[in-house]
Amino acid sequence: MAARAGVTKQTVSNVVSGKKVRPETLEKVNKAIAELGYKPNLVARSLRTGSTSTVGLFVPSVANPFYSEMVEEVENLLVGHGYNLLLATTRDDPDYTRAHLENLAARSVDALLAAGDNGVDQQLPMLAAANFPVALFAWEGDPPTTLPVVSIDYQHAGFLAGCHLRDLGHRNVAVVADLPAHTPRVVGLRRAFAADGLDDRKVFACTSDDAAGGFAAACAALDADPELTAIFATHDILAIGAIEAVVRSGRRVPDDVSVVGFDDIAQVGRIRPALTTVTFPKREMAQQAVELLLRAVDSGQPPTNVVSLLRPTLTVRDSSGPARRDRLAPGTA
Amino acid sequence: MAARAGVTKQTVSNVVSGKKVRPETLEKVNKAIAELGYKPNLVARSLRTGSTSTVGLFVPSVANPFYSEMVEEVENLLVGHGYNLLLATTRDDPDYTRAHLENLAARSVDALLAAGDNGVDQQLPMLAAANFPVALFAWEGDPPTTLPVVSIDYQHAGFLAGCHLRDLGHRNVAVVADLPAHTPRVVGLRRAFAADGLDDRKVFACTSDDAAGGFAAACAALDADPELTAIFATHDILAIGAIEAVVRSGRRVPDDVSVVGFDDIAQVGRIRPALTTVTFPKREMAQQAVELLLRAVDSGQPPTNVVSLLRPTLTVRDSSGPARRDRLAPGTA
DNA sequence: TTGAAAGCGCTAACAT
DNA sequence: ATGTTAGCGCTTTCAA
Repeated sequence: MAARAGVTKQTVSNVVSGKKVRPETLEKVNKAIAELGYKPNLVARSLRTGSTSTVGLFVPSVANPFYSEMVEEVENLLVGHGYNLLLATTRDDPDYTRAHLENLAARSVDALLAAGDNGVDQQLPMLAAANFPVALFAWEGDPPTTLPVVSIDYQHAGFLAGCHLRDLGHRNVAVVADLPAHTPRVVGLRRAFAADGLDDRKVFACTSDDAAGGFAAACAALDADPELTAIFATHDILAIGAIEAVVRSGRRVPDDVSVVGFDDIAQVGRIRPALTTVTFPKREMAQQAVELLLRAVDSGQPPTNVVSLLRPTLTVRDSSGPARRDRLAPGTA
Repeated sequence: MAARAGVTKQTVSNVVSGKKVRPETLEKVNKAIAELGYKPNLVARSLRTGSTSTVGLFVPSVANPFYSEMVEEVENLLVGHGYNLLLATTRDDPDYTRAHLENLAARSVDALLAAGDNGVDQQLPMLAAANFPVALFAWEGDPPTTLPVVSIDYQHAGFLAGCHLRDLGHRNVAVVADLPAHTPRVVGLRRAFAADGLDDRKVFACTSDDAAGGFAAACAALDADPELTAIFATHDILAIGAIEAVVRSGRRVPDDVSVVGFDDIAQVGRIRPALTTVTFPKREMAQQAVELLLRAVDSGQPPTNVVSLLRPTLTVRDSSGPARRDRLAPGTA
């Protein structure tokens, strides 16, 4: 290749990376490049420079729409910045997480974005010790001080949902939750009901983190207290299962029982009843995280150590309504 | 590192890659590895061997549940075989596709799985010329002869949906379709109605490939012919929009209008009404494709040039029912 | 501005 | 079974 243009490979390298080259040399080299269809070998470049223009992304699972929407955003941003996406699913498992992490390190990725607490939480020391920038993403538990976090104010989100239900007159609310993962959402909800109190026995943990799990937990909730007027599900998929449980029990949503979800994944606004849910600024979150990371990559400095908690908003649709008057708490009517 | 164990780096290499080594040497080296926390540099290995243990996957978008479920399957399989996943979204755009392809080639990925016709179809020659195995995945158009294809018999799938509706007595069916992409599904449906014919004017193209698009197209269909008794949507998301359109128009599903979808994405079995749809063997498809590719990688041979069309099945739920008797075609009652 | 030399960390091939 | 040599294709450094 170099010989073809009558120059050294160094000059070719200069041309490819846009360094100062005499116009006539430039032309000569570009001609040879075109003729030979020369493509620089990025692996060799990576070996030499130690950087790969590749960013790793950990998610618990891509099948979960919340995460797949995140993957979409992150991929688009990375491509826009000239980076590649190496995707790995942690399956909420510390061992998978660890294996992926070692792999990424050995491959010299430029940065890593890790979403979801489970599995990742056990590898925090190793993540913090990585020799490339790492940020936590959609982190729900107590944020570690060692790593930057870009996430959502989950507790506030739960609070929003709670206020909504309380304002509608609901006093007998059950929670269908993926626990312990979603504890902050439940705490927030509980805060909204502080004065009236929310019975611990009204919190139903799901045995599986899907619609079937939400269905089962909601059935249990309805069995335990046929008088309840609202169900808060800690994410939309569980809410879909909960709605099914309510309807199957012969009750109506929202006339008899209101259901509120969490995430605002695509399509839940179009099913019947359209789901009332807490909406996250997903795009902004992805943007902040990616920029935090790439700024660190570009500067060669460790990433700014922040905890950035984006504020969610409530999206009221058709699945929530006023509590049944015959079940209002005394003095509220 | 090598010095620490008192051997050459070659011996270390042999230990790491599990070659024949004398037990005592093995122990010595392993001790040094543990002490120094030595990790082989995979980039250097890749430069030397020309292979990266990385497989590229192209999908139009990860936000679409059909593709994200595929990504999940493929990732799991690849990890199981010791490979990494480099994910790229084509956005149905030939330019993105091309850019990603050149990038992957420069990075020496070991193989590429390309899903979705749009954008990819324009880069077929370049894909076929790649110096690593490439397979087409979830390919709906006419399969090219130059590349192996692992896909679904989309036309048969449409046929299944059509037979179902015809058997239920439906004669006045509208189609809500993402065209031209989903033409084979429509052709299959039409074949089921061959005798009775399916009017071209009953096919409504969606202007956007989401629930809003399905909603709009279904509204148009209902306006054009208030007497229709069934709508076939070429995928589930469109079907969700179509159901909304039917319900908003004051009709009931399935009593007045049946709706049948396509894909069986997660959750459509749990919404109300639970969607009747055509189910794909996604896992099998992912398995076949990944194995086809990895077999080629392992053997160093080009992949077997097959067209493997998996057979879908019909999943009947609540969104389809008998045609209204007052709208049955004459002689069918 | 361009050339020459060195080396990133690994493995293939051959010699011992 | 282990050591030696060479080189993958690039970029960094220094010399011309």
